[in-house]
Formats: sequence, structure tokens, C-alpha cells
Amino acid sequence: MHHFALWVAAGGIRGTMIGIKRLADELGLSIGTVSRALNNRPDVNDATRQRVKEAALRLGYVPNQSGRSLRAGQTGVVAFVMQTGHEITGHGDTFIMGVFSGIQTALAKHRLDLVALLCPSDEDAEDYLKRMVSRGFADGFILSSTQHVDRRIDFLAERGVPFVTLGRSSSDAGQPWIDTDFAGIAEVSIARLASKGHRRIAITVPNDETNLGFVFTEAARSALHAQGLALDPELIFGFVPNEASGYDIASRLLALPDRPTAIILLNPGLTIGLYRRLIEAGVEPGKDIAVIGRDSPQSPFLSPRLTYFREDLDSLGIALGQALLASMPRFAKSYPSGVVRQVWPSELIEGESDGLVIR
Amino acid sequence: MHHFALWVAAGGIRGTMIGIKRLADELGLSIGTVSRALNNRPDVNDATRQRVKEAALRLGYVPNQSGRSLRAGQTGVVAFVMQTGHEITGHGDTFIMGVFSGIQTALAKHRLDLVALLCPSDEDAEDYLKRMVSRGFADGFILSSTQHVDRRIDFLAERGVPFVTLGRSSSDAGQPWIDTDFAGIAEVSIARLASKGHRRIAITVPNDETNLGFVFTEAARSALHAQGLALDPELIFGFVPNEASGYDIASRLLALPDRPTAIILLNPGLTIGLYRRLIEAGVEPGKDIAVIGRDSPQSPFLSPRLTYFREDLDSLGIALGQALLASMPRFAKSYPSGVVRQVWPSELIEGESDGLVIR
DNA sequence: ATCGTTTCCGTAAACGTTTACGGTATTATG
DNA sequence: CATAATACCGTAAACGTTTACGGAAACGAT
Repeated sequence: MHHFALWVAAGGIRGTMIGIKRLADELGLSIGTVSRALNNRPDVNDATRQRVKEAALRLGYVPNQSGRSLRAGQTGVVAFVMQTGHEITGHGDTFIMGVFSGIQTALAKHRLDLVALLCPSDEDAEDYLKRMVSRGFADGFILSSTQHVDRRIDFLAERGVPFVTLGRSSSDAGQPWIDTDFAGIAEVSIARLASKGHRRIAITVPNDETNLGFVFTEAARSALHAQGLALDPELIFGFVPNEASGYDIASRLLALPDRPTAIILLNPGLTIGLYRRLIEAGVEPGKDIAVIGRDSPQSPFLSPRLTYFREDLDSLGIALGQALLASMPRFAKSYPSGVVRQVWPSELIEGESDGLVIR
Repeated sequence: MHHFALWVAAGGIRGTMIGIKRLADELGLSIGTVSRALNNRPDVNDATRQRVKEAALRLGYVPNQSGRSLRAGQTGVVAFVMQTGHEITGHGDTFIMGVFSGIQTALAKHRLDLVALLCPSDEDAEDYLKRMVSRGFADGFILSSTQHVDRRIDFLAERGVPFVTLGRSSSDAGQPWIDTDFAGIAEVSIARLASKGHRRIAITVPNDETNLGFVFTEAARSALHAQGLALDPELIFGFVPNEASGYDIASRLLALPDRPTAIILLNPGLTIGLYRRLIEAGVEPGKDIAVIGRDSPQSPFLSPRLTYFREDLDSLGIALGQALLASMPRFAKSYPSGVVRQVWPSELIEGESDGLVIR
């Protein structure tokens, strides 16, 4: 049986932590020599180095991060900042996981670790970031869900902290960013719909100040213009990034006196809610209305098959990671100079959901 | 215009970092007094304390984390450990975000920060954890996706590091855990199906060594036994936690000479893939086969409506956070003693997908 | 006025690293 | 053999905090 009565971890972290001093004692060496041996400094005997490394491995010694970063002024950590709850919501977990994976492959070359910083939903995003930066939590930051005006960007730039953003912003401190190619999405989808005779095309934009809403609205406007169409304000549907919002949008759309014949869903989460509501109303996607969406784990499995835009998230993550590395003084030399500010292409996966042709 | 040519962050982190020394100089005080003032120690004049706090706020001073944790031997950080890619996959992002939110409310009382540690998919999970623990990254750890035998548990217990696991394991070091009530899910769903006349009920279990597969298999076996039924090995479908796997399971199921009349999906991601494949084959969920699933953001919007089990993730997260706090020496006194090892109840949401009645 | 308390603050050590510097053997050079 | 160069290692300072300790005022009581 186990000691159910009082399970309080024995010594906390420090209790059993094995430090460089302990390792040095074990070897009969000074801590200086041990440190140099482990860090592959030139002025240490090869035999000694082997001996030290062997002992370190045997005793499970790993340099204490606090000590190291205090001395070096750097942490070896890169932080991806997101907000609990309302962040990647609607994209499904594969979105963020794909990006993470890419970032990590970029960071691995320099033995940097990626962690996700979770801003509580009841704390101000800017305050939280300030706290984390000032505390010296990481050597570089990756910001997501960038706002139209985003004071976090100004703050980081002013502090001289290396950072990149996933998503551009009108707050521009000259920092690198990578963003979805919303212009491309607008052009391709609207041209496609227009060629099928659609003239009333609805779009969806976030309800809040997320910057992509501004970007996409403009992109859609000019794409429509290029087809000789106008953007009807009545056909701009605000959303929050979840499934219920898609359901709600469908309701509003169906209630319209002059219904659109097509809709472009900017957020993947919307799709299934919209589908559900349409089906309830006996309106079949692809047959009675055209729907174009974004990628999510569910996208390939919807019935009727969804037409959607897909991005290569892994390579996006790699680019994002490299952009950050290029702006970190230590690593900049290994990367081409010049700020990365790049829209990332989307590929159109053709399904049945936009099959409707207006004669 | 901006300086596009060479955007390398100015001084890195340290360059502009304002430390306690700087703050003390500014105030004409010693660093000791400043520190005491900020930490609400009794032996400092109230007027001085106000002056210090005001100046700290004005200058944006935040104690450097490395210095602080080096001195105190604690970091003020709790780490949720997950694996990039294969972790929460299939559950949708609301699952993990709900849990995070709960954990954070529990931690907020003690001003602890929650971060997510992302083990790269190409690194061994145990090695990664060892690295993070030894480096002193956090004061406490929350492990997820526990394996049937999970050496991480033994390691943490041996090191005396406070930790809890989300999901039990056969590796038992007496640590606290919280897990889904798989027995309850098995009993309720199987009793429900049996009462509708089902006798060939298929179940799904993870392909890998994830512990919940072992737990659920046994739970299902005894729940079936209670209904006078047996668990047919042919009706145990292995899965990986994603949508494509659900599609695949449906294919295998349809190809069976003696098809099951019902299936229980243990992972939410499977559902939509299974639905898709069934619909392709002209087999309608709820009419031609009974399907019971788990909660995901999509669950309420599937057609036909899914019958599924839902958990209150926020309260689960709170309990998980409190369990961890109770095992941390600093905070244990604020929490009831006794190890938390708890299965978390699920609620059945009735839909149409299990409507099929066998006469 | 003396002495004991209390209040407040400065000093310095410690946490675990890394690294500049200096010192002692060892080897090379004349 | 004497000297210079080299190889290797120990010493100590520094990073930014927190906190035990001690000291100097200010205050209270006798």
C-alpha cells in the first residue's frame, strides 16, 4: 500500500538537486574545471573532459537554469504567448500543434526550448506580457492573435526584446511577422465563386479587434471589386471563433430577405455549426448555397465535402522560428539579414460545398 | 518607413532590464530595504514602502525570475507537460483550454503561473522531463497522457518533485491523480445500449500504451458482463486519436461479416471520421447503427445529433490544480491533507445517434 | 538621565552558474 | 641547462535576488 495519509513531496525541488559543486567534489576537481569541461572550452584536458562528462551523465547532472541564466543573461527559452480560452479556439488543436512542431525544428538547431505562455483570460494581455518579459522569462517571444492596434508590439520593440508575431498588425515596430495570405484567399475564392455566377457573396470577420478582420475585409472588398462586385455591408457577418457562432451566422443568413448565394468562412470552427443550421433548415451546402472554409482536422470529413483553404503549418512554423532567430543577436549571423514579413500561401482543396452554379 | 535592412533586437533581454539595484539608487535606499518593502516584510516604514512600490510601478520594475528562483530555490511556475503533435489531439482545443483555465484559477490564489511545456515529438518524453526538472524549470509538474507504465512518474516521485497526473497509470508512486470516470462511461453507455436490445457492442481503445485503454477495456468488459454479455475481441478497435482513424474504424467495422450494432467512441476526434465513412456507405448513425461518443467542440453540431459524454473541464482543472498545491510543501497547509485520486464524472448528453433499437 | 525596547535600515552572505585571471607543472626551444 | 612557451587547473568575481544579522536612531519606562 501507499502512504495515502500525507503525500507532500519530500524536499521540493532543491532537496535532491545535484549541482556542479557536488559533481566537482565527486570528481576531486574544481567547479571551474567542471564547468569548462561540460561547456567544451578548449583549456581542459581531453581525459578530464571525458571523465567529467561521464560522471555528469551517471549522476544525472543538468545545469540549473536559474544559475545559468542569471550569469549569462539568457534563458535558452523561447515563449509562444497565447491566451487561455479564446486563442486558437476554432482552429482545432492541430493548427497550433503544427506550428509548434515547425518552430521547434527551427529552434532545435540552437538547443532552444519552446514553451507556451498562457495568459489567464482574466488578466490583461499586455500586463501579462510585461510581467513575463520583465521577469526575464525567455530570450524571445512569439505573439499570436495580434490585434489591430496591439500595444504589446510597441512594448517589446521599445524594450529591445527579440520577437515575431504570428499575424500582422497595424501596430508596426518593424518587427518580423508571418501571416496567412488573406488576400490570396479572398481573390481565389471570390474569383471562383464569381465564375460560377455568384453575385451576392457573404464574408465573415471576427467580432473583436483581431487584425485579420481588417485585413480580410479589405482584401475581400478589392477582390469583389475586381469582379465588378461590391461588398454589401449586410453580407458581412461578425463571428467569435467557435462552432456556435457558425450556427448563429447561418440563422442570421437564412433570415435575410435577399439571401447571399455564397459565404466564405474565415474561421474553421464556424463550419460545422453553419452546416448544422443549414441542414436543419433544409438548405444543402453546395447545392442550395456555396460554402468555402478553412482547414481544420474536421474539414476533410464533412458531408457534403467542404471546399477549403489549407496551409502548410509545419513550414510556417519553421519560418516563424527562423525569423525569430534572425532577430536574436546571438543567432542573427546564421540567418540571412532582412526582416521576414511574409504572407503564407494557402492551397485550395476542392470539395462539393461550393458546387452551386448560378445560371 | 521602418528599418527593414537589419532588424536585430537591440540589447537582448538584459540591455534595458531594470533591476533592484537601479531602483534602489533611484530611491536613495539600499537594495535590502527595497526588497523588503516590495515583499511586504514587516520591518520597513510604511511611508518608505509606499514610496518604493510607487517607484517600482512607475519604472516598471519586476523582479528578475532567475535571480529570485536562484535565491529562493523556487520558480513560481507550474508546468503542464504535453507532447507536440500527439497529445491533446482529437479532443479539440477546448478540452485542454478548459482544463488550463481551471488550473489557473486554482493557482491564482498563490500567484503561481502556469506554462505549457512542449516536448518535441522527436525527443523521448522521459528524457525531456528529466531535463526540465533537473534544470529547475518549475516548482510543480502536471503530467498528461499517462502511459500504462510511465517511468516519468517513478522519476518524479524519486526526486521528490511535486506533481500530479491527468489520468491514472499502473505506475503508482502514491501521487495524486484525476482521471475521467471510464467505468461510469462504460456502465452507463453499455446499460443504455443493452436496454435497447444491443448485444454486439464495439469499443475503441488507443493503439499505444496510453493507460486509459487498459482502464476502459476492463471497465467495458465488466459492464458487458453485468449485462450478461461478453467482450468480443473482434469488436475492440484500436485507434490513434484523430479523425482519419475514425474513418478507418468505420471501414473495418463495415467489412465485418457479423457487424456490431453499436459502437462506443472513446476519443472525440474519431466521431466525424466515422460519421463520414458510415454516410458514404449509406449507413445512418442512430438508425442503422448506434454511436456513443465523447465531448468536443463539434459534438453538439453533428448530424444526426450525437449522444455523448461531457465533463466539466473547468472544475476538473481546479481540482487538478488544488491537488498539486496540496502536494507542494509551501502550500500544503492551505489544503486538506490526503491524496486526491479521483475519477471525474461525465454527464450523458442524449442525441439521436444511439437511437437504434434492436427488436 | 539611564536603560531597555522598538523601529527602521544598511551590510553581507548565499543561491548555481560561467569566465577572466593567475598560477603551477609540463613541454618545447635555444 | 636555462628560459620561454604551452597545457591545464584553481580562484574568485559577477549575475539579481532574498534574508539573517547587526547597528543606529527614536521612543518608553523607571
